[in-house]
Amino acid sequence: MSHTIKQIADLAGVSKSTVSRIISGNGYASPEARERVERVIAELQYKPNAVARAMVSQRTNNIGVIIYRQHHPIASHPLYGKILDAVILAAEALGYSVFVTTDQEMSLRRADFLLEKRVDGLILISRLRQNVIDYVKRFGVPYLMVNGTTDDADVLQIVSRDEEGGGQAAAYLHRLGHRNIAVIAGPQEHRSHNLRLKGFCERLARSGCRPDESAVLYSSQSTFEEGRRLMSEHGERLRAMGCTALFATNDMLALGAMKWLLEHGVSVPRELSVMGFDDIDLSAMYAPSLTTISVDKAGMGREAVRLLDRLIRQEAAPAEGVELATGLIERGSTAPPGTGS
Amino acid sequence: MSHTIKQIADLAGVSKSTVSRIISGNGYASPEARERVERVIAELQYKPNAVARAMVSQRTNNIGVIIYRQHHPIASHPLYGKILDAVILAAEALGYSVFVTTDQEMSLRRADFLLEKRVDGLILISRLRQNVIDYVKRFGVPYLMVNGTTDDADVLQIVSRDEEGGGQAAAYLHRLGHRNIAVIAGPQEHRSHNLRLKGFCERLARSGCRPDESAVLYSSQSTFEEGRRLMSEHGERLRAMGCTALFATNDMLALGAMKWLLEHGVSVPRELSVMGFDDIDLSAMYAPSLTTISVDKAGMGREAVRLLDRLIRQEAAPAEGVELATGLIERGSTAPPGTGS
DNA sequence: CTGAAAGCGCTTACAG
DNA sequence: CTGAAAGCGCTTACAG
Repeated sequence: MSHTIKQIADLAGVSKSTVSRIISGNGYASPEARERVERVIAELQYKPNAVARAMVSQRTNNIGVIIYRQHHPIASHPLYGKILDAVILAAEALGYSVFVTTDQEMSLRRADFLLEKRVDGLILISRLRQNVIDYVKRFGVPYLMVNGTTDDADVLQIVSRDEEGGGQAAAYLHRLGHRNIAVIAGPQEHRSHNLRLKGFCERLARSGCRPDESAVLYSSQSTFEEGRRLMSEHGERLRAMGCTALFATNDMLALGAMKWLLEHGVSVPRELSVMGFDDIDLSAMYAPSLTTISVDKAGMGREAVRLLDRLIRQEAAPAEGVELATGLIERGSTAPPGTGS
Repeated sequence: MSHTIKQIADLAGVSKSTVSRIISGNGYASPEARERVERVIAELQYKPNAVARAMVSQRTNNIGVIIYRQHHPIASHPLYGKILDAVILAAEALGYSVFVTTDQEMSLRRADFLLEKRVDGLILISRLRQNVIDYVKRFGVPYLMVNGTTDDADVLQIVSRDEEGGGQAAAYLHRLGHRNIAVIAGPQEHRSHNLRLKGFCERLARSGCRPDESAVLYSSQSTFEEGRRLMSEHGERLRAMGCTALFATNDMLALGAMKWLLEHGVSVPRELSVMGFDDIDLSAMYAPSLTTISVDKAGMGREAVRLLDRLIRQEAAPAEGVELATGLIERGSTAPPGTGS
């Protein structure tokens, strides 16, 4: 049902070598031979077998994406899903196909899986344990990490300027006039949550407005449900403390918190301004829409592919990773304290 | 850097054939040979080259997923992303890796891409034009369609019982006491939107409550923005007509509509109940949360893989596709007419 | 400009 | 129980 180069050669009356040269475009071929071969190829809808090609060229033109997720979702994650979208598009533009997999246990199984397939390179999304990194490293397959957390200086990383973004959030809320700001801080072992909090607090301190430690809610999770739970537990207290604004280190936490507030008759932003970080789709859709700091998800995916491709082609390897800019997205969930919206 | 079976054989003092037999597990080998070979493999962390294996076995153990999307998002789509998640998990459990790609132009390019890679099978998500289907068909690669639209009887399809689901929505709203219901009907050329509307209207008619044609808003899109736009255009008129409930053929349209309502001081559900279809994550998170008809996204992904695997293995091919049940998810956006919530 | 040969890393009969 | 040989579908020097 699938044809081989041998069949094309026979039908066109030339050798396999000639067909191969014509297909690959390198090497000479007479116009007549070329024409005959091309006609046969078109007639039979011949497609060269990529597996055979990979076998000899030692290049598969495939890349693998491993997303770490302890729980669902994987591809449909509001942030990683967007990065993945961009990776797919950028990869295909360069002629790569992309395998996507998840590593729920942060184990080596998934890496193995793709390494056997001989991918040309690997994109690791989110945090992965050092042993996984070491494992991949030993294989000699080019790889890099997107939005991850690692101290390993060897690892090429694509990240956001999270600290700067945290600062932008603080500056914005301060500019609006907020002086008593509550914070929901997601898992501090994550690079991004950690830096966002740091940038936020430092910027606030520079404004002479040191954040009250009792108004900072730390959490080991970063989900919508967690944001909601934290508010149900601390919401009343924070309001009693006179907080006029709430900043969360990601949109999901902010949205969960906002839902609780709305359901309990707290008007956002009139009584309390709420702000997140990431600019996931949901944030623009919510009512009120969520003010946030945007992360360049598409840029991360594109940069990851661009760098990985260079590593694969062994071009002047960019020893440096990439830091992408963040930006303030002003929406309906924030306003000056004590005003209508 | 990667070892070959030859190297293992030399180091273990046996032939390639013996190593191969030991790895694959079929064929005999003496305990001593087995032990020596296994030690060398462990030491060198040898992984058989899947490309070479695919070459001889004519099986890649890869499947391809093609998602049609005219615009972004692809993997991060609230519905297709979930299906994709389930596909990836189910596929890996059966030993397949999955390529994911998108076909923005509904053209043949993407199919080509994967067909060259010699995937063992193909999962087509969403609608794809007949010419793409015909093309794939000619290749002899097993394939099936998830949540798609086609009249082609050859195509194995995995879908929801959308008509039944539409009926469930109608029955529910009628049971609450609503008699004057507005509808937002997404693109009718899509099987699902079409059947959802049909099921809804027929069930309502059976209750002796025929829907008013002027209260049915047809749209060629199914996005959040479109739902919002439709409300901004027709919201006042519908309320003037005395509508007490609104049903949309998917959650995105419903949510967009609801946002406009909330922003314009219409209380949901007190003044107007709103209901969608799909049960995307966002629906549970919204404030108020959206009552909807759930679609078994995970089930679709799992069934797709299960059936495709059977096609690939040429087992008793299930000539029939699969229809998955829908279910009512009652949330905060609906209530009896004229009541508080 | 073109073809024969070797080889990519495996597996699978086939002899021994 | 084990090894030599052929072959999966290509590409790449190397002769001619």
